[in-house]
Amino acid sequence: MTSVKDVAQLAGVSLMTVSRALSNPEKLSPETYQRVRRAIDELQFVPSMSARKIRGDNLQSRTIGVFALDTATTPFAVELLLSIEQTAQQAGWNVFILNLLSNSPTDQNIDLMLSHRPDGLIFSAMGLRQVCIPERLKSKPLVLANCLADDSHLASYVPDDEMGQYRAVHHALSQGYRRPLSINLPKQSLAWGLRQKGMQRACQAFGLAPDSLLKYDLSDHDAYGETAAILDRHIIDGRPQFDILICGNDRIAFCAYQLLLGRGLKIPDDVAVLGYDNMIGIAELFIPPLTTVQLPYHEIGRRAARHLIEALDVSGAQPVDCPLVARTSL
Amino acid sequence: MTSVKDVAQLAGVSLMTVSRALSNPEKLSPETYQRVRRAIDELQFVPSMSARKIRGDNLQSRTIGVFALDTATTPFAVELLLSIEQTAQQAGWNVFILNLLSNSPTDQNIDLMLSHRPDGLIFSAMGLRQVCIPERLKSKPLVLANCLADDSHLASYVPDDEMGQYRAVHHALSQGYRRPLSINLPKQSLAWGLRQKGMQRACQAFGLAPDSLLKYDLSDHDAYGETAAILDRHIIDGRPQFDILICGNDRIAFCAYQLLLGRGLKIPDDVAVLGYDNMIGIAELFIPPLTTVQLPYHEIGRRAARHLIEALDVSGAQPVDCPLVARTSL
DNA sequence: CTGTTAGCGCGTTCAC
DNA sequence: GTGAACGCGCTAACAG
Repeated sequence: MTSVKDVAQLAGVSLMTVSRALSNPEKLSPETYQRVRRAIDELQFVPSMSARKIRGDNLQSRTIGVFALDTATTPFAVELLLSIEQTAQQAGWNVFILNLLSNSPTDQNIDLMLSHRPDGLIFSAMGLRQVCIPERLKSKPLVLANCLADDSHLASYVPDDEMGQYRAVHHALSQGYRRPLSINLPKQSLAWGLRQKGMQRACQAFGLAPDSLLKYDLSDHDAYGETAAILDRHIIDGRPQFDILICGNDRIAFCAYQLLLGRGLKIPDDVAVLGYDNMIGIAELFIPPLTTVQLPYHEIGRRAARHLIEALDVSGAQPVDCPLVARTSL
Repeated sequence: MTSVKDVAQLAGVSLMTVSRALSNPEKLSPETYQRVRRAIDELQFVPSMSARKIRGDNLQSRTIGVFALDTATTPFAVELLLSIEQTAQQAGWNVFILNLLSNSPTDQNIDLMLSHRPDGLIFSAMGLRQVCIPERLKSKPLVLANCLADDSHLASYVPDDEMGQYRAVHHALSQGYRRPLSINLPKQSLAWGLRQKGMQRACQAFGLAPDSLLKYDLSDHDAYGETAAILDRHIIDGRPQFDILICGNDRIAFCAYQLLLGRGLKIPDDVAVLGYDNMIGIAELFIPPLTTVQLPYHEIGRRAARHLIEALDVSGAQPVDCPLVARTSL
């Protein structure tokens, strides 16, 4: 590759003049600058990141290191990574993403990450998981995106599931629905309690007795097959005992749609359906399109990145609003 | 960060001894090596990528640069990126991924990429798109993954859609289905012709007249709404004129399932459904689970990466097999 | 077996 | 307004 040296030679100036042309053009005489500029353009010179980083010249070459968990299994979350990348780029920061296959980074993963000398670290996971941060990493600025850790005072940007669920159920009840059936995420998932609380708070606001609610949880992360049995238990003689189905995520809603439609029920006339996640490129394809709650991946990524860039001094879980996406399934 | 210098000091040796301890331990006396090792462990020293790259010390620090298009809109394709990353890691290469929002990289994108001094470039896109490669990039080894370019002699690893569709339809017809209705991708998509050809070849093998086939195309990339009208045109008095629905992708199948079920039809008894893509985390949730053709993202990523790592001398489109994923929708 | 020197590409510091 | 020298972290080549 071409380096400052080549440019300097072509322009007939010293290395420093080229360097200045890149960072402090105003310190050069206009004509010298032009000459250097032309040489730069002709050689298509781009300064080397590595050389800049090596000097600790941190103004031009800071980088955010991202440990990404679950990207393979929950691909919708690329949005989080994209958002981090965009935010970083705007601030002139670089991003190095390392996808993790296991739950917690291996020593090899950590070495690779540290070899890039990141100025800050983001730990991201899907499904709001509890992750384990190795000691070696705690010396660097570190934020969590869409996950939590044992060390609860670490800054963590997470979806405000309580509020998201509250708002959505409140919206549903205000439409007149009164007999909800809820199929929540597995109990061990971090979101479970928040969703539960949000739903109950909304129900109370409408005077629904908490113990009158039909509530179920999936037994495991991918036990979507259980949806059928739950629904059938509450569809008697083809008539559902519930007027709205509150799903722990859009996947459950997808299963439910097929089951309900297959049993001759109309959505939302016979049964309304509420999702959670707003799976990109999927939620719109439901017929009718799914009303759901959006997981704010973009905003989470943006805030996690800004946290590092601006060296914010916040700690603990930072709830990020989950907007309701009102379509026509209720 | 700690550097060789710190390690050398702590171990009471010279810089070179540390360096050797890292790359050629056998050249050191066992005791010296142990002493250095202990210092390395104690300081948790990891050599800096940047410093290695800067030297052109290419054996320890080669990197693949990836321009990723469409990652945001077709998130399932993360698999391709993961596969590149894994393959690279196994060979000791690094990966720098740059997500593109526009169709072709901006000058700024290119500068950023080149500033990382990649030793090879991968261009990846979703939906088998035709991409445009800027001149500035053609000086480096370059492969296309899941896309094609004007310059048709560029090595491009792409799904073998013709064979994939042929095998799937052949499988369907061998099950006894005889009246297919096909809803293909939009005509302008590169895969359209291949899928068409594969389907017709399979039909011919079973003696089905090509013009007896019920064939439709979506008018645009996201015109999934058209599925309903197409199906209704061929469901007369609640009875479908087709016994198998061949969908251009799983999303079309997703819509079709809801429409068919909503009209009281059983899958696969009344109508069988065949998808294409095998959307991760979704195709399994169809009820019944969707038989579909797998887009070989993993293999494409692996081969594209190996192409650069091994400096393969192939050119032109390299079809990668699309295996049939037989579930129970037919 | 171990240390010294030199240089990769860049920018800061200090001369001119 | 411009340039020479130095150092960032690392290793190949050469000395000892």
